[in-house]
Amino acid sequence: MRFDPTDLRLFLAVADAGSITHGAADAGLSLPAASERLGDMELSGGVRLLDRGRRGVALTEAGEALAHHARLISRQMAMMRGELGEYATGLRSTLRVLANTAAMAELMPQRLAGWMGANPRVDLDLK
Amino acid sequence: MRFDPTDLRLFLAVADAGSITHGAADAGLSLPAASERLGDMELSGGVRLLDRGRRGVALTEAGEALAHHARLISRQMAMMRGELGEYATGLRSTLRVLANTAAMAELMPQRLAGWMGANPRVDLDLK
DNA sequence: TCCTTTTACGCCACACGTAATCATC
DNA sequence: GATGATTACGTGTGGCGTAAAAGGA
Repeated sequence: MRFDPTDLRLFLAVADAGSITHGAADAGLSLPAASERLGDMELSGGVRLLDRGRRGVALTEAGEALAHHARLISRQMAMMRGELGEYATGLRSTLRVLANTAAMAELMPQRLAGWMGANPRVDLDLK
Repeated sequence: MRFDPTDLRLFLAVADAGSITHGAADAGLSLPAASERLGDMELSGGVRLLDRGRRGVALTEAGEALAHHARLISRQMAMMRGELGEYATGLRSTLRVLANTAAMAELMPQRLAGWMGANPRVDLDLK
């Protein structure tokens, strides 16, 4: 049960998107990489997290529980990053992105995922 | 700023032990591996986390902040594992270890670290 | 027959440990 | 000199993407 931040981020993306295909894209992973990660999560936890169906996936009860905790942990990690950022000495840069709610939810993730992967030294602060 | 669970676990071990040498052992890592991880954490965060001194290390202000959040996140992750464990289908096993407080703090970490690394399918529940 | 997921496969990078070096008291 | 941290370096593997196969309504 590793559940590193990438696992949690991917799982939430898949939960939100309703399919591994779109969730993988939102998380900046290829579809097979995402499928493998999710499979490993289920295997290592000994529990099914997703019900695979024709039009994507749905969360099992355990999946819902995981999503709940994953959201809490993500929030906590964001707070950690934020507080740590206040001590930063300028090596790091933060880029604030402004967008309305619809654009944020529908367009930003897939647009930014790849870019963020290519620019790890820059934190994105979506407001 | 990756800060995966291993990073957090290591940092807390180092914070508790007061030296990278002993913290690395408690976290089940070699000293150089731990040193590199900590250095990368400081580099990627753009902030010093540890003051290196003659007899080990001390946390900077930023380090204290990180330790605080790391403890919260670790707790949250433990709760997540616990709840997920209730859904598990028997593939995984949990081993409960009983020890008094002093032994828990002083002896258990270094004894168990290696063993846990070699037995990833077993969760240790230290009570 | 599509749309989604899984499996196969080769590759590269990263994280590790051993060993050597540096620093500080 | 002893203790603790860092640097150097070679190695193995874990996670990735491309491509091909399988499954379901």
